[in-house]
Amino acid sequence: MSEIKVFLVDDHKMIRDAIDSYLEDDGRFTVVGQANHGQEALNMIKAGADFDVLLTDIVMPSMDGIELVKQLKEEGLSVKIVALTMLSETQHIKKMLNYGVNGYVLKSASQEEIVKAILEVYEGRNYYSPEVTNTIMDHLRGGKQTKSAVSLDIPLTKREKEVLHLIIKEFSNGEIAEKLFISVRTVEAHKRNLLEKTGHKNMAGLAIWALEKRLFDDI
Amino acid sequence: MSEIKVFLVDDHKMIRDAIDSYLEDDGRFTVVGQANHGQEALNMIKAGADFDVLLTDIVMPSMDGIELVKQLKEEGLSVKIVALTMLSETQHIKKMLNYGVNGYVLKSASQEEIVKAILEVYEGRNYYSPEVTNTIMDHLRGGKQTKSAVSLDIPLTKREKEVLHLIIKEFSNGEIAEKLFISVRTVEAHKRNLLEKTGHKNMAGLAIWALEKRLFDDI
DNA sequence: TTGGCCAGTAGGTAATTAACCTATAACACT
DNA sequence: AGTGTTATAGGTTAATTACCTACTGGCCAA
Repeated sequence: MSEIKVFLVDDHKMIRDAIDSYLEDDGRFTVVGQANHGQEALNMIKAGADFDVLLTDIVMPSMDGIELVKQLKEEGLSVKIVALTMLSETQHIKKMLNYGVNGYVLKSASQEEIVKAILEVYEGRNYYSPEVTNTIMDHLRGGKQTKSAVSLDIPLTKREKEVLHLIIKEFSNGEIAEKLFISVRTVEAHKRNLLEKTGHKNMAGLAIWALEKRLFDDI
Repeated sequence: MSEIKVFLVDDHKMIRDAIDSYLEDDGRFTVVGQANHGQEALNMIKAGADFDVLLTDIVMPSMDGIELVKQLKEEGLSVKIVALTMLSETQHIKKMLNYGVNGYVLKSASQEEIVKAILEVYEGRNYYSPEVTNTIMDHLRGGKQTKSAVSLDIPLTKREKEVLHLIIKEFSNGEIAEKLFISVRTVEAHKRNLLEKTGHKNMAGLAIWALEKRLFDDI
């Protein structure tokens, strides 16, 4: 059984060295290459660097990890990637997932966790730090209330919710009026109040807000 | 150190018995109550059943797990809940998370995994089966292409994407025209083409589609 | 190289929807 | 009895959408 070839990308030499020595000591891994930043990594990989798993930081000077992953995918290289980061925000996680990252580990993770992530990804599975999973699940829960005071939730009336639901289901004002047995003018009034209450400027924004708030079970 | 009091809800006696005996054998748990379905569980809990963690099936006759959890939360009871289910669809997971479930375990999980979930939830953390995490992450990845042929992706032109992006950022046609140095009529044309191409009937539907397709990094 | 196709641009006209403001009945709450 | 909120809806004007048409500049294949 041969060792798993790992390629490290991080702008902090100290971190690279720490991971390097830990992985080499483990015995199951060998670090076949290191790069300071995305550009260097991309060059080395294009020049034919051979490895099994790429372990990369996200925030780096001269091409960040996101750009690196994007470029690698654009080059058509099917590479197994573990993102290593301090960022646990949904935006970054989503972005990396979209670009095809297979593992997402926080820098606060233990060395054991990094090893686990590399092993899982090497085997063709995915690995996410528990914190990452929690971030995502909280997000799914409806935008995580923990963001201090700001989340004054807007209380929509039953009728407003009905109207909003029908808007999102792509019915026209006329159709909504017909369905609810009210005048088109009333539908307009409800829409106006919805935009007013939620502070949005058009139906697109309102729809996305409703989606993120998870106001309706079916969307 | 006292045992963790578990309450089981599942319409299959066999499953309840299996979990019951496994938990009791473990030594760290004691099953203090069992119910056939949601209604029975709700009655027993309202009548004062005392437990630490509620382990409930989702699909059941006479009040399913989702409704049970919803009702419990509406009663203002702060209960630690692990959902036990065969369903691994994003919709169900989202729904349960929204209602405040703390753990989500698939029925295909091992007994060890159920134990782990109960322990984690008892300690105030969350637990999700790896399959559940994967389902969610795949969803976040952009709707999981694996749904066979159907996903004919609509190729939007660069200009159309720009316009769509600005719509979602809630700019009016006039503002979009100004930003892109084109006429309002052209913006209208692009919008028309966007609706036509994607098969939507209004901007709300289009916005949600764009969101689900994850066309833009910032939303 | 000439035709065909598509992206991007934009106008005309009618219908729909949004943006203002106003108004009234029904109900709850004090 | 008075006050507030919800749901209802009209009038007027502005903006957006719905159809239809049309021209330019690439690009690609016959």
